[in-house]
Order: sequence, then C-alpha cells, then structure tokens
Amino acid sequence: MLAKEEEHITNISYDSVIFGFNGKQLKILVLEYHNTGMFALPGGFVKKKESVDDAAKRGVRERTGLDKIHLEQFYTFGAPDRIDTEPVYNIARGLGEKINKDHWLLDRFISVGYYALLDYNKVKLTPDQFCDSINWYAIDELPKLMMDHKQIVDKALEALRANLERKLSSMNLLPEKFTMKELQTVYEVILDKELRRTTFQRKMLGLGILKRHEKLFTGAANKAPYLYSFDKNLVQSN
Amino acid sequence: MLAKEEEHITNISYDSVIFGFNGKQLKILVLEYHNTGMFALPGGFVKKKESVDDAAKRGVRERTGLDKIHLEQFYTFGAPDRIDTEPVYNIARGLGEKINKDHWLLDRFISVGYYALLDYNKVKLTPDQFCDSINWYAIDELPKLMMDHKQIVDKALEALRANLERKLSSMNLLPEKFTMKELQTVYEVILDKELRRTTFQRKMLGLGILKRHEKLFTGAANKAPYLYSFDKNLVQSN
DNA sequence: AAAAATTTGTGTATGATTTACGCATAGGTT
DNA sequence: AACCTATGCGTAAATCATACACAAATTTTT
Repeated sequence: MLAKEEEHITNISYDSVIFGFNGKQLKILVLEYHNTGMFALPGGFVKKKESVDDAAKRGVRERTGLDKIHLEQFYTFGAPDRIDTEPVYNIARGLGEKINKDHWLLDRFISVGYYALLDYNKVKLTPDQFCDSINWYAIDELPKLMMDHKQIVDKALEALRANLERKLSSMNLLPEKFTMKELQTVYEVILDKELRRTTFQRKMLGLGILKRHEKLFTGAANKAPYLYSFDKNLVQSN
Repeated sequence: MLAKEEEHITNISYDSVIFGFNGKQLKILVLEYHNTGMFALPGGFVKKKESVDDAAKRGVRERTGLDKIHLEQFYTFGAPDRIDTEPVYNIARGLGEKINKDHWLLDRFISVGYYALLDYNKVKLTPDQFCDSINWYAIDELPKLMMDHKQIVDKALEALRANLERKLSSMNLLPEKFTMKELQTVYEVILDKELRRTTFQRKMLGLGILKRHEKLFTGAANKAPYLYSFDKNLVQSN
C-alpha cells in the first residue's frame, strides 16, 4: 500500500545512502521495486509529528532490521524538477494501485539526504512491502538508479570522504575486531587511492584510539597480524 | 502582507546566515519584525516551482540588494517542535493581519539552512515590508533570536570554520584587494584564535592563489603593505 | 635631515611531523 | 630445515611548522 497523505508531510522526503564494506569493496544498499525493474535508494516520507532524523532512522530500521545506527545528514536536494512522475506511476502500478494526476506522491519532493555506515555482515536484509529485493551493490557497479539518486550517492560519497579523518567514519564499517590491513583497506576504498602501509599504521596508532588484542591466525603463509578494536572511551564525541 | 499559501510549498522554509566582516569582527545580518521586538534570521518560503537554492538566493537578494552571491547549504533543521507559534502570531499582529489556528504558517516547518559571505561594505541594507530594521550584529553580541535561530547560527559557524581552509571561504568577505594583515584578521576572527604572522603569510603565499599588486599607502608611520587579490583562475572549483 | 617608531616581508635556524626504506620477526608451506 | 610472505617497528630523509631576527619602508618626531 502506498504511503497515506494524511499521515505525512507533503513535498518532503528523505533518502538514505547506506554504506557497507565487504572486505574488498565499498557497497551501498539499493532496492528494487516490485515489477518495475527500477532501482532506488531506501527512502521515505516524514510523518506529521516526526522529526526528519527520526523518519530516516525509522526507514533504515524497517529495511535493515538494524537499530541504533548513526545517520549523518549530508545534503538536502531541493530542485523542483528532481522528481520524475514516471517511476511513481510504475511503483503504484507494481503495487496494483491506481493513482490520479493530482496524487500527492506525484508532486515535487524536497529530499533530505542521510548516509549511514554499517557492518556489512551484521545486516539482515528484509525487503519491505514495496520491494522485490534489497541488495548490496559496489559503488562502481551500481544499476541505473531512478530520478536523481545517482547524484545523491555521489554527494554522499563526497561527504563521507570529507568526514573520514575528522569523524573516524570507518568505525562502523568493520567488525568489532579487525586487522590493521583491513582498516587500511577501508580507508583506501573510501578515498579511492592507495596509502602507504607504514605511514598509515603509524598514523592510526598515533591517534591513540586503538586497542591491541590477540593475534589473528588465518593459516596464511605469513606473520599473523594483531587484531585491533576502537577504544570507544578514547574516541571522543565524533 | 503575509506570504500566501497557494504560491508556496507548505512546511518548508529556508533560513540564511549572512556573514560579513567589518575589519574587526565577524557579523551577521539579523532583522527585526515590525512592532514585535523579535529578532530573526532572514528566511522565507519556497515557491511551488522554485528550487530551494533559488528561494534562498531570492530572499537574500530582496534583503541586501546583492545579486550573484554564493550561498552554501549547510544543514536542514527538521525537528517537529522547532517552531513556536507565538512569534508567528506576533508577526501577523505586527502587520495588522489576523490569522486562524489552522493557518499554514502556524504549522511545523522544516528549514534548510544556508550561509553566505559578503563584503560588508558593499551591502546596502533595505528592510522589506516585514521588518523594522535589518542590521549587522557581531556574532558574540547577537540579540535574542526567535525560535531555534541561535542554533542555526551556531551550526552555520561550525560549517564555515570547517570549510574555511578547504574552500577559501574568506574570498567573499574582503574587498577585491586587501592586505595580508586583513586576510589574517579574517581567519583569526572566524577561527577565534590568533595566528602567527609569519607562518600565516608563508602558508597563504604558498597556496599560489594570491596576486600581488601595488602597495597601500595609508599614511601610517610604517612600511606600506602590499595589496593582494585572489587570482580566481588559480582558485579551482570551490 | 637625521633619528625614532612601527610594521611588513623574508632569511635562517630549530623543531616537529610525514614519508620512505629496510629489515628482523613470525607464521605458514614445501 | 629451507623458503616465502606480510607484519611491526627502527631509522633516515624530506617536508612542514614555528621561532627569531633583521632589513626595508614609511611617517612622525626631534
């Protein structure tokens, strides 16, 4: 069933770019609407008495099963022509509903963009009523997204990069314990450039926020790396 | 006359934090509504077919007479309780208008925040129909602002500081030509800390975006400083 | 006119931080 | 046991920031 006008604020939506990291690539969650072949970012509408932040959190929770995630607002997309009515008709048709020309969902929407960083392995993907599927896609292998969702992704990536150092955004992309190499790969994939191993290690250890744990024995023919975790006591504010 | 519902998108507004620099202090534009004693940021509503960016630009143009200013969107304020109905009633009363409980302006508003940097001396302040006055206030001597406008200012300042180095935001706060000392003062006032003269000068010249011009003879009993300008060819993107 | 006062522009020395390189060491394979 | 590979860390080189100093430029004072 389509969202009801009387419960929501018209002309306002949110879209979320949810990043995950599979050990090699940076991925984002993309969903496919029923019977339309259309791909979109997880987004939704704001209830009358709900903050935009809460609306976005609710949307992510409903779609990933994850609670207590940190969403970062990065930009608001306010162009009057960013909305295409075609996809909306398609989605409605996919749901077996009919909508009129003056339906509120066909009007323009100003969308607040959020991004989140999740531990790829912890996310249990559960397509909701609207979607055929919800899946991780590598950011350089995205399907064609509807409307301006590709621009939203680009802008989110830009914001993520800008905040990487300042906000230690990498924290939530890795499991509790990780090797220095894994951490470095996260940085390399997000920044899309290679980093010097020794420099990186020194910088990270120099921040004084990593706790060293036991070594990780993988069975590979090499020295076993230490495992580290973020010492959340030492990571102030963010 | 109050803004008309039929021309605008409901529940959406913008607020702008307009920074200027008088040579000593960082200031922002604050306006006072007719007969209310209430101070607010210049803000407004979005027309049905207008982008949010354009709405904000229009608002600033109408109030400062300045065109072609660069507005930077920094945050969207989406809490459901950020709006106080009291000020709205007051503003209406100040205009001699009466509004009902269900008037669109009394509903909740999600506000997109923008900041701009202007050359203090170029701005001709022209209060519009709603306002008694529009004036520059030093950021540490602001009057009590209505609703959550103080938080909006704080957030704008935070964004300005974070972007200062990266975006050379200082560009628009100074006249075409300026001395190194003036540029340094801008940085010092925005960052709210003193900088070392020699280090600062070296860093700025090292960026390779300053053109040196003739000297400035002020009549002071000291060596005349060079005038500089930003070489816009060399300042990429921003 | 010379001296004083003041501020800019730049040279140089010192210190800190980043980057580069190398290698001992640990773990695994053959 | 010999060998291969990747980590962790020592150290050198290079880069960047800071401190200090001083000459040059300008007007006022003497």
